[in-house]
Amino acid sequence: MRKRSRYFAREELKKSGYKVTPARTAIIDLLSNSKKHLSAEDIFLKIHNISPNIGLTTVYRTLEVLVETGMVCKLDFGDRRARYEFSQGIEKEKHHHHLVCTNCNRIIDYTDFIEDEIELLKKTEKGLSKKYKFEIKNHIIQFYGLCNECRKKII
Amino acid sequence: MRKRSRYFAREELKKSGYKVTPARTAIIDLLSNSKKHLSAEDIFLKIHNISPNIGLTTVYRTLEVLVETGMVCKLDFGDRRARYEFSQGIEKEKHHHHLVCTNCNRIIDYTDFIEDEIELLKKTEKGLSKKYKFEIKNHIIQFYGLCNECRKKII
DNA sequence: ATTGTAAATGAAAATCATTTTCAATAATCA
DNA sequence: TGATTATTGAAAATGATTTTCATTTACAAT
Repeated sequence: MRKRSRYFAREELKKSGYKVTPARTAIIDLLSNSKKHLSAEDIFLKIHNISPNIGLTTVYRTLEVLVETGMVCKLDFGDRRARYEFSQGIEKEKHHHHLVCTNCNRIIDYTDFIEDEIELLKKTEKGLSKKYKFEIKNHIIQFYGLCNECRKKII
Repeated sequence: MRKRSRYFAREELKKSGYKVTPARTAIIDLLSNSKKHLSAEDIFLKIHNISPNIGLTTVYRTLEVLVETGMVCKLDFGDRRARYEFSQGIEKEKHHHHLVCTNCNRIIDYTDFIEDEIELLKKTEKGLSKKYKFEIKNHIIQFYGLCNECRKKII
């Protein structure tokens, strides 16, 4: 499983003219095994335990490359720190959207209602591409509000 | 028209226990007359022409307050600089979503397909609130990709 | 109107995620 | 096995946003 995504990633990098390096492999491995939305620093720290010679700068640069090839999604939850996760469809990742608590910054992934959402999105995407001659590559749907705990606390 | 939104804003501020100050009034006036998604600095500069004594810090603080009361939406288009716009429904603002060009950062507002989107969103929101006991206050839908010009340029 | 008090403000400094610079190193291809 | 070019790490720079702190102001109570 890990090997498969690693192989996939190698090919994907080469296809885009990038070199396959230890840093890139390590970050791909980490992300492909992680369920969460990790920040660049999260990734740096985890990698650091295994390969202390990979710097934070390289993590940023690698993430940029991975986003560019479409292997990784860059997410923004409103705190000013980007999060990264493996794109849907690379493994058997389920497509999901996010609920973001504006108080505690907790993120809930949901897959409920996704089918309807996807269907609508496809339709919308098609219409928009045509009307605005826009080549749509990605979308974001996020709901912001208060999670159960924070709702109680704040009252 | 301007007076109406100013009056509305006064009440809204008081209701939340905030004081009505010149800086707040000025920023509300500006945003309520502006169609665009302005950054804090954009707002600061425009206001500065009229009231040179209002500082950038105050602009940031005021925007925070306005977002908190729900009068203003804070938007994130992926460059690392927040944009602000008057919330739908305060005036006769049309609800819209955004197309973001990842190359030139151009933003296109679209209202097409909005009815269907809104309907689906309402349904989804209801379902999610119930399942996750989440109090949803806001949502974001954005499509990322290449605008017509950039599509041609990059090839 | 006047005043007391907490909230709001401006300027300057601090923060902190992300980028840039630059010299050194490593991945690929002939 | 080199040659060539991309990649890298460390340190410095950047730049939007926040914090600090002393001063001013809005407004409720007098």
